[in-house]
Amino acid sequence: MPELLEVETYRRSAESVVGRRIVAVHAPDDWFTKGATTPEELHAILPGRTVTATRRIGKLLLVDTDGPVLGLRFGMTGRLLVDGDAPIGSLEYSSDRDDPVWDRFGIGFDTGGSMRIRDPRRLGGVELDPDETRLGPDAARVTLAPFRSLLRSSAPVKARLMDQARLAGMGNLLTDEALWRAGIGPRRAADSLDESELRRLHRAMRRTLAVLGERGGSHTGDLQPARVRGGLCPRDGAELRREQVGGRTTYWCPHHQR
DNA sequence: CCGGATGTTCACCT
DNA sequence: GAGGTGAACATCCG
Repeated sequence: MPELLEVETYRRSAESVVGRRIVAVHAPDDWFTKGATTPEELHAILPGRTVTATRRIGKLLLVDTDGPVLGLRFGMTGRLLVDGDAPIGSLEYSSDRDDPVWDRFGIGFDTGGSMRIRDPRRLGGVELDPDETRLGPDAARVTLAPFRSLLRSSAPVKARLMDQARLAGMGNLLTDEALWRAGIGPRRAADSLDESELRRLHRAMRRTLAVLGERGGSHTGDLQPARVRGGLCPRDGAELRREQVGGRTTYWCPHHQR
């Protein structure tokens, strides 16, 4: 479930642990703490550290401490639980089941309470001091000029929008919704957009993030109910196309998306 | 039983 | 170098 909007919800929830001292680490899964970090390192480094701030770049949640930065990723099915509560309880894409054995990582605090990631599919992960420079500008904050430059590519515009190294935060649902609102076909070469289309797409993307954020998440788009085989465009009633674009299943309207 | 699902990474092609 | 594809990760659902 997590795209930019969900991770921002997690970040807000995580704000309540700022100022707390870490006293316990739960890291039972060395796959989940892959990459630069081992469970041993987490146990050795985190206890005694105090959380100083929370940040977010795209889909990456950053928990700053007076020691290392904790980078949390949620994959498709990860949720953040703070003091036992999930900010997003019932997920569109998750099942009714909910099992503590899916707690892949957690930290406990001096004040009591905890913060943990529950992720059935283990597609998320934890990293110490993640390389923040590997991410492009955050999609919710990017201005027109950098947006224009990141679209200088012959790749399909959808692929470019979802390339986290170029633009951080746009997932499959948000991207389809933004392109649908902008009336731009996902397969268009990014550098084939003229200036007015570029501005339209930038505005539609920002608006998508604002509106869907207000509604409660990436799955609340106008296009969402029509994302089924044979679904009809909510704007003009044309039958939607369903094809792979940029490696992901893409729904789009052949009538008004050009 | 099979395919696919809000994500990322990597090996391997073209 | 740039893009694209398929696999892998693990679980649930239609």
